[in-house]
Amino acid sequence: MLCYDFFAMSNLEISKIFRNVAASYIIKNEKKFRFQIIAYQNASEIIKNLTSSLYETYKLGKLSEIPGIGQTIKSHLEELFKTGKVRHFNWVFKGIPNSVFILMEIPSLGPKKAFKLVKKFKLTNSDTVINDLKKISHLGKIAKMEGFGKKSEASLIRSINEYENQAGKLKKMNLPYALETANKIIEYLKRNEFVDQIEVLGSLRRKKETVGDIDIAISSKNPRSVIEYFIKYPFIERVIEKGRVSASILIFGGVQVDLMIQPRESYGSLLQHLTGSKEHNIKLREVALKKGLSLSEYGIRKAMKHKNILKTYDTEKKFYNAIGLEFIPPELRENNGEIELSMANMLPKLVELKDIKGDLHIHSSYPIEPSHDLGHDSIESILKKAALLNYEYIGFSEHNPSISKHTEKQIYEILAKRNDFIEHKIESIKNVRVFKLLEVDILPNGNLPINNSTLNLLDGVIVSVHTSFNLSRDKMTKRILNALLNPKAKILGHPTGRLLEERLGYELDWDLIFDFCNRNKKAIEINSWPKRLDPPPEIIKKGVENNVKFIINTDSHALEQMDLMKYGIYMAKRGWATKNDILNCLSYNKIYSWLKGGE
DNA sequence: GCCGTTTTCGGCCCGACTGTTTTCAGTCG
Repeated sequence: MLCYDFFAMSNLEISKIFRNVAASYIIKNEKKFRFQIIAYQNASEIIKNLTSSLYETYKLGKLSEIPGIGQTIKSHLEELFKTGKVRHFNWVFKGIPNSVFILMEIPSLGPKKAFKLVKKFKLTNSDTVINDLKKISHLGKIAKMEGFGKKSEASLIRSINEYENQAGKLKKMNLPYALETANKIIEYLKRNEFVDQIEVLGSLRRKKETVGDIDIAISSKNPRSVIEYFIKYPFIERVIEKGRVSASILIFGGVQVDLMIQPRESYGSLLQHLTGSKEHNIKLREVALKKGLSLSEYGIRKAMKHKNILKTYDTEKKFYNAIGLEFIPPELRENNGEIELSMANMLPKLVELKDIKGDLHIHSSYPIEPSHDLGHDSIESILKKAALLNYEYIGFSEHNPSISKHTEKQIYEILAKRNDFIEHKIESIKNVRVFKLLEVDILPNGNLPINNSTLNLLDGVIVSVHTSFNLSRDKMTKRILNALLNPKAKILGHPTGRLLEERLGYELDWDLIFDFCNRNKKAIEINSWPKRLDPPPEIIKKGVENNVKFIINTDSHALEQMDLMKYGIYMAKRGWATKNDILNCLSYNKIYSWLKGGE
């Protein structure tokens, strides 16, 4: 069917269309369309970062609930979904070959340069445009163009090569990898005598699930020496740029590292500036402007008059206070309402790692003959580790025994035997209490593979989807609600099934899920596994607003993975959760009575 | 083209760096 193509249009594709609309306006008349450009760029970013499908949102009639999408863009989207095209965009794109947008993928090529090159050399074949440009650049023809030169030609050749080498592996880093990479660079920089204070900023400090590049801030009296030292980093591939107060390098593995330096007295404004997010900073500067203040990484000036008087701030707290705001935790800085709340001193007190009293999703090596993978370490060693982490309790939740290889009676016996084993081992580690749980598959029809008399051996179960991921939103929601209907099903494990940079999660009707969880005292897991970090913080935030309870688990399959709890905490913070929203901040007794069907 | 607890009209963040320029354009964050 013809209409299938645009129904299937992904958020990413639509985001690109909007980016191209903005680029076309830049090419046509940047001044005249200045604000349309901002609006479309903004919409493009927002759509790229949405956690649910734009098309689903359209079908539900909720497009106008998305910030950044107003009347005009909404009607363009409706036209796109109904007819597969937008007449207005056809006008915007007129005279601009598609190959321009392909060239823009190359770093250092923006809309204007890309358009100039396409026009000059008639590079209108989208499939070959990059190769065509590469050939031309080697002929020395670009250096002769107005506005270009020998240096820009050479840098273009390098950019094309880098782009071609990177193509296909343009994936972002997961948090642990990014943190480790950043720490190595920090260790190196700290050995320079002129480095005073130093910190990792950007999305890494905000604890985004994936990180594109590494931002580092330094306070120093001698930025020149620090930058010279920075570009001698042993694992450097090349210097991207190098200036008075900042520099960027590319290190092995294709990771970009940005460095900014300020004197100690301006360090607070530098931290604020480089932590972002971009959206947070823009909003913050708009708010400040209305109070007659102009913000930058240097400090605060009075807007308009007295442009030359700069007040500096050595800490972020002082900087925020100077605008009349309370300090905003980095995890909240996404322009999701944190600025408005901080003006009213109403920011939530976010959950901390030290608030966690136990971990309810651990796979031990106990021979449970599971449907999926077994854990690596023994129940006993896990209990010892839990004691080291000062946990009050722990939940063993191996995958359910496989139903294809066992009879119902055998499954019952395996679990009865595990109960005996656990109860015996508890004797040795008295200070850590144990919950006897299980991670049970949710079958495609929403049933559980384990019968109720066997489930009754357990304190409770985590139910998770491990197969048939591509059901419709409706069917998947029903499937999960059906599983949660079982009185023993207490926790919904890794609720969207997403794998970062690999697989999008399935769509769910969260309003229904939240409502059901509230009425039936079910909890939603925040899975700390760095590849999952599931659900996305945006969903956690919605849940928190709806008073839904969450449990932060590690889903550990080995001892050292029990330390991954901090990543779940990061996500909870990004989702605005306080310790009251997180069930495993409760004592053993409270969790016990919740599992037994109490409060 | 979006948006609103001083606004439904009149605003819209701020600066670094490179390369081509001799005062600025383009790109990036």
